Amino acid sequence: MTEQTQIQTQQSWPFREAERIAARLQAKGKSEALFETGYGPSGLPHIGTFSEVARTSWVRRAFGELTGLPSRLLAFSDDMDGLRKVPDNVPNREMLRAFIGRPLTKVPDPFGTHESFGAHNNARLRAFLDSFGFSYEFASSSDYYSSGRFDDALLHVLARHKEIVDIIRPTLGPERRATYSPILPIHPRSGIVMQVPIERVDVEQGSVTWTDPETGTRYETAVTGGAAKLQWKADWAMRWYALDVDYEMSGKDLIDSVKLSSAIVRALGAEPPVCLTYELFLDDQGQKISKSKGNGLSVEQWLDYAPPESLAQFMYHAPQRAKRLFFDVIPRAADDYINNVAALRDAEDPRANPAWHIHTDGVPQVAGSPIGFGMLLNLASVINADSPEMLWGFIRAYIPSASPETSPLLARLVNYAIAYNRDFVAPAKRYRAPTALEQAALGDLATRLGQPLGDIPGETEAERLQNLVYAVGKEHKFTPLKAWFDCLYQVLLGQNEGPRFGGFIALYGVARTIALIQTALSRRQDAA
RNA sequence: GAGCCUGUAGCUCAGUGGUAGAGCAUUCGACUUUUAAUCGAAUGGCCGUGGGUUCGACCCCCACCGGGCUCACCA
Repeated sequence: MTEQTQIQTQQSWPFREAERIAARLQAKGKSEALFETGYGPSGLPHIGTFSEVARTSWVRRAFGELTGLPSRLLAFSDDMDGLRKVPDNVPNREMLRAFIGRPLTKVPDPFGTHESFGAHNNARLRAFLDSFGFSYEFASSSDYYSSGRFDDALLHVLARHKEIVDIIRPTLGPERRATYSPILPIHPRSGIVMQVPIERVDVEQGSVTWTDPETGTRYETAVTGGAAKLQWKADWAMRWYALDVDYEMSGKDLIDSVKLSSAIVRALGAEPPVCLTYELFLDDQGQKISKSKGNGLSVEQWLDYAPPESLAQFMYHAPQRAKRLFFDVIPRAADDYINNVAALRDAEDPRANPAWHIHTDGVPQVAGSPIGFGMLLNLASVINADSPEMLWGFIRAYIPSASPETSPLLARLVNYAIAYNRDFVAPAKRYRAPTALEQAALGDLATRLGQPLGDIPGETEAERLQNLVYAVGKEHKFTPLKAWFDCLYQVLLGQNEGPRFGGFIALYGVARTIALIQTALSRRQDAA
């Protein structure tokens, strides 16, 4: 290892992880690494899905840089798991009820668009991953089981059945302890994934014997070819063993599962993969984010208000520390990213910079923005921007060279800032009702805005409008004159401070400004 | 019961074995026809407590105190 890679190792966690994987491969004599990410049957992709694949991709890329060895990323869907309950957020729930307990790939698609519910969820997962451009290979548990790819491993599990039961049994409650087996036969008639006591294990035949509790019928079921599947922790372990997985990360809620599955893999005679446990995301109250509670922030919500790079930036930083994930963290994440991209240009060690990792395929030539996102949000709020043109008008006044062509990221940020302002800042504004004096002055201003500027001095339209505003304030004898501007901001824009008003009118439009005044005046009448 | 995270400026948080950092907030100043974004500066910290390792600890180790989460059914 070179001196430089040691620096990287210290400074960026993906390289630290890559180093652990490199050590594992060396010990095993492997020349290709397999990364895995897993997806539960409950299904729809969420922010945790993004974080897991993004982080795994970063480690994978670091591994390639570090060792020069090839690797694969397997996105593995547990689509053979039984349907446990009917989800709340799907149509045809009545229909689904009849299929509870069957593997998801044997349940009809309630949306009617795919050949099974499992296939539907898989398609959504892939579309989600593809939308971010992740590089991965998709794997279906049902396919792997039924095609026989797991057969050798399943027979091996059967041969070690007792050891595996002994590992898991102490962790179970008294009820499950009595009847536990890692083998779940699929009922030959109903197709249901059976959780039943296993009466006999026949290693020679590769089968298990069990009794249907409903009918009392005894069945002997092969463990291979998709006639049976494994219970969760044994399933994970078997998959690691069968595919020789080198790396997988998971949330801290799965710490016990990782320990148990690792013990099972060792019982099977192999070494578990390198594992990383990451901390969970919390909402603004410090509660765990869960889809069922609907707290926290969704990927879609984040992407409404900031670019994907900012989400990646948030996910990059310190995976093993608990972080709060709610709207307020978005601007900072965006600015962190912008700063990192800027710092990348003359970084001594670019690999220590999150932006280097975030852009897995290389940092674009035109990355970065001359204006930070926080400042942009502030500006959008101050001028009450409701269109990109308005915001660009103010930006150009200070950075004449700025344009969507030269700074594509800024162009995107402008749109995000408008959305953020519209949804979070604007609704919180409090518009004060005008006093009688202000009412008269505002009415006068509206009238005179409707007439040609004529004798009003000034070289540009913005200056003439500014002078008009100034003149109206003086004529109505506001003292100090600042009170007139306070009135404009508080009554028209719902804030205590604002932009130079002439420039505002010029960009916002004279007609729209008149309408703004009339709205404010009518609000006065409503209140009275 | 087991495990994990966390305690740094008023707030939200970065941080590295070698003189404490950012953003926001506050105060002052510049620009401005007495109004904004902006720009400059200042104020502000026994880095939870007590031990230990070290020439040197916010950082590493131990204990304690405080805050919080997760798992103990299924996956």
